[in-house]
Amino acid sequence: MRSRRVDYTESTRHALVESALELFTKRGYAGTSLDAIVKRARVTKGALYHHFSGKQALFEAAFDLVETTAMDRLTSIMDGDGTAWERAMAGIQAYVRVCLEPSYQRIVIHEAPVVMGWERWREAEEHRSYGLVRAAVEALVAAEEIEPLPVEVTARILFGALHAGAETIASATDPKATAADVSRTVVAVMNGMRRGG
Amino acid sequence: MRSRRVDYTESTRHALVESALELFTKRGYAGTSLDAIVKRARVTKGALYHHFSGKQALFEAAFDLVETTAMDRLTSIMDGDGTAWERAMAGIQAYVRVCLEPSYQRIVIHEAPVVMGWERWREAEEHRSYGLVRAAVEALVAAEEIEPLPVEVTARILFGALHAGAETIASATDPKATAADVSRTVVAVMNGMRRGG
DNA sequence: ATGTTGGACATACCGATGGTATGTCGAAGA
DNA sequence: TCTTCGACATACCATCGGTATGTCCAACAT
Repeated sequence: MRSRRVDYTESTRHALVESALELFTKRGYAGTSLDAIVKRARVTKGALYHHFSGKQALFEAAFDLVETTAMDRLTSIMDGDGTAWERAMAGIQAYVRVCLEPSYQRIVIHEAPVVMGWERWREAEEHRSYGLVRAAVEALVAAEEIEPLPVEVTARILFGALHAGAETIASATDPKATAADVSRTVVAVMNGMRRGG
Repeated sequence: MRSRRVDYTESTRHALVESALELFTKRGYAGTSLDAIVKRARVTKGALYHHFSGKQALFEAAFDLVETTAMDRLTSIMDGDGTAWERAMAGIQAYVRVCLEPSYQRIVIHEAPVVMGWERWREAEEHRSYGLVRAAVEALVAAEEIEPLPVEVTARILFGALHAGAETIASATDPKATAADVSRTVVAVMNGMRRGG
């Protein structure tokens, strides 16, 4: 009952998500029509509505793809060895790089809260990128590397700070130099929270 | 050549912006139709397109209104007396309160970067709320209250951190307690940047 | 072998919405 | 009094998200 020769179903679905991902990144959610998406994916709206319940669902699929890709990269970096502090620093560096990618920036940071609604975005992020940041903060507190600040709030604030830093880098005339500044500043902030500093 | 008895023109324009402001705050930009806006303002689309070039322009008018209102409140608070540090702290408290207002949060923080585009939003903010944060950071550096970090980047990061903090408060089950946590954490961050700390 | 079912699409169509083109009315100037 | 013009109102159009329907074909059942 499943599949003919090959699994056309999966490739069609993948083509749609890929197409949506690219167009949403370039033109944004509102600026991208379903016709444009299906045209790029070389299918029709019938296929789209067969696989997804609508434009939002397709957006969330693209969102999931970007997040999953980012997650994989981040976990592999943060699971390395070293102290909690060292891994947190490595994680920050890595996360800022993730934030610099156009797809992540536009889809995950900017559009998702608007398209999905902030609450839903927050829930999704709870187990994704934000989850990693939070875990890092928890590890730092547990290791008594930083002052015992409220974890949830500290993680949220750090999360927001990293986004802002990445955006600043992305739109800077001298990204290299700005990236160095962001790095310095974030480290300074973290150092400020450090114990006995 | 201008106005009949009274200035109907101005009241019509104001009604449209007010209506747009309220509806954009409640339903968001995409979720608000022009028909709904003009209906609430008791005018027609003809009036809307006479005063504004389109939906985006109307949004920006609403954006300006929210920003101007917020600016006035903030400047009056931050222009008080005290040291640069004291005024910065007062400004932070005040700005977090501003961020908690639904209109500011939804229109200025969430939707504007998407609707206007991030670059345009940044430019607009340059002389508005962000300008105040930046000025505060500059004052702190000038007064040698904090470490000589790059002003632009530090201000951006602080700006992002404040937004994240405000959002956390707004969606918290216990806003009062969370607000206190945010306050503590932001102050901790600022203290971390402080000289000789 | 043949009829039947159901998944994987394609095509045609509909309603809502942003935007435009045109019409109207009344006040101010010539 | 005639014309002009600003401040709208009305009618209309094109695009777009979503739906309803049709088609094709493989996997069963008989």
